[in-house]
This record gives sequence, C-alpha cells and structure tokens, in this order.
Amino acid sequence: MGPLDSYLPYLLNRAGARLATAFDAEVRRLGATLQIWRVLAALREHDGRRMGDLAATTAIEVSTLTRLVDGMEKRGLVRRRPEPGDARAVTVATTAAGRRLTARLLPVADRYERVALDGFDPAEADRLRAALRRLYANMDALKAG
Amino acid sequence: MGPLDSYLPYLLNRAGARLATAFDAEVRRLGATLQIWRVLAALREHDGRRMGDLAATTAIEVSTLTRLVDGMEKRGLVRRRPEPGDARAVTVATTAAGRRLTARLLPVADRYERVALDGFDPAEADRLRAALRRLYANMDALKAG
DNA sequence: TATTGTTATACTCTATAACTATA
DNA sequence: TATAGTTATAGAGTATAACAATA
Repeated sequence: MGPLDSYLPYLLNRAGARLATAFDAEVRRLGATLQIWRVLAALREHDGRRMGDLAATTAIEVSTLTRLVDGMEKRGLVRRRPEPGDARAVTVATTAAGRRLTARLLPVADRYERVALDGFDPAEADRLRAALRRLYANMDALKAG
Repeated sequence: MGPLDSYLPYLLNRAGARLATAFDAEVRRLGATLQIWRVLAALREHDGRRMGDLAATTAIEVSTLTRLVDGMEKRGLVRRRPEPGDARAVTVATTAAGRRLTARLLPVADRYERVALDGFDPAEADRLRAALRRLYANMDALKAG
C-alpha cells in the first residue's frame, strides 16, 4: 500500500463522510435528517415500497428502519399499509406532508450535487458515476470472504 | 434531481458503506476493527502524530479517538507521549506490536483495493482517485452554509 | 421451515459541553 | 483568552437474536 492519499477506500470514506456530515447539518435546519432524506428519496423514486426493499436501497438496517419509519409515521410523513397479497409484508408510502418535505429537501440535494461536482465537465461526472457503480458491483466478489 | 442511481451522494454512500462494512467484518477476524485500522494506517503514513492531527486524517471525532486510543494503548498497540515543546499536546506512536498488527492488516487492505478496482485500467483508477480528491476539496465551498 | 417485520438489548460512534492544563 | 486533550452524558445507528404472523 502506498500513500494514504492514493488509497481508494480512504478517499471514498473521506469524500463520503464530508458530504454526508454537511448535508445532514443542513437538512436538520429544515426539520429532517440524512436518514429521513434517504427514505424520502427512495420513496420518491418508487413510492409504496416494502420495508426490506427500502432497507436495501437506503443502506439502513431493517431494525433501524423500523424505528425510523415509526417516527416518520408519527410525524405524518409516511404511512404503513399491509401489502395486498402477502399479509406478512408492509408497504411504506409517502403522505402529502411527506411529499411537501421532499420538495423542500430537493433543492438542497441538488445544490450539494452541484457543489460536489463543481468544475467537472458532464463527461467527467458521468465517468465518476460509472466508476462508483462499477466499484460497488465489484464488491460482489467479496461475498465469499 | 433525476434517478437515485445517478445521484452522486447516493452512489458515494453506497460504494463507501459496502466497502467499509465488508472490510470491517474481515479485519475483526484478525483482532482489529475498521477504526483501529484507520488509526494504524494514519500512523503508518506518519508515526508520532498528535491526537488532533490523527482525528483530522482518520475522520474520527476527537472524543471518540481518545477512547479508541485508550483501548489501543491498553492492548499495547500504541503509546502516548507528551509532545516536547507543548505540554498540552500528546503524540501517539505505534509500538512493535502495533506495527506487527499493521503488517497483518496491510495485505487485506491491498486486496480490498484490488477487488474494488477490478477491471479498471491504471489511468481509470487514477482518474477516480483524482475525482474523489477534487470532490472532497469542492466541499470547502459549503463551509459558509 | 423460511420469510417479513417488530421488539429488545448491548454496543459503537457522534455531538455537545464541561473540565484540566497548558499556552 | 485560546488551544489540546480528556471526561461525561445523551442521542443516533448497528448488530444480534428472539419473537409473531404468515407463507
């Protein structure tokens, strides 16, 4: 291993942590948290998802997600419904209030992406996105240990 | 904001979380943790650093770091010494045992980077590193709020 | 028997601030 | 007064396993 500043997991962690910390501080002023935003963003992409599905796409543990959704439900941001066809499962859907909060968070999210990619030309930004997707997929090889 | 799968903070978080989780599980079998590895990797780069310096490069909170270093000191991996010239400050240096543990962790760290970058040609990998450094630096702009 | 989600517990990390000892 | 580090406390998040209901 060479210098830390060329070690990819280190760079990935530093960049990700910095983005996440700053974003979290900012959305808290709007009455949300990073975790709440992750759930809302996942539901914006596809509303009415199952808990397990939501856990997978947000990278939030199921047991954490249960309590997070409890809180969001209490605040009227989402609503749980039994999944028709499988009574074990539950789907989570946004309410009008949830969508209003999402609408207020979206400009912040957009701004963060713009700032992070400031100075990147579109092709460069897309290469970065592709590289991160590929890196994620490469980790499948480690499942075996 | 477009699809989640093109949203950079999302991609960054997913890739980073996956790498970190898998790596942590693996080094635990060798008697370390991800946090311990971060400290050792930082000290490998430059041994005998101050606590504040260490906190900055590892992205670990100072108060967390104090207790982490407490534990590492108890295990004989590092040693605290007063900084000559400033009696308030403390430097943290590895012991022989700490360097032995580092040596055992290095191959794992190398393997993770190799797996993550599997299929990337060297120029591509370097572009990714440069992009992550640049992204990190771009976040300076958010300090103002 | 396996799966979905909830609950419970202990643990880790963070956030915040108070505290000490220096500078 | 400001800085370096420690300590204390409360709050998030994770890990694990036990559990209920259903498949």
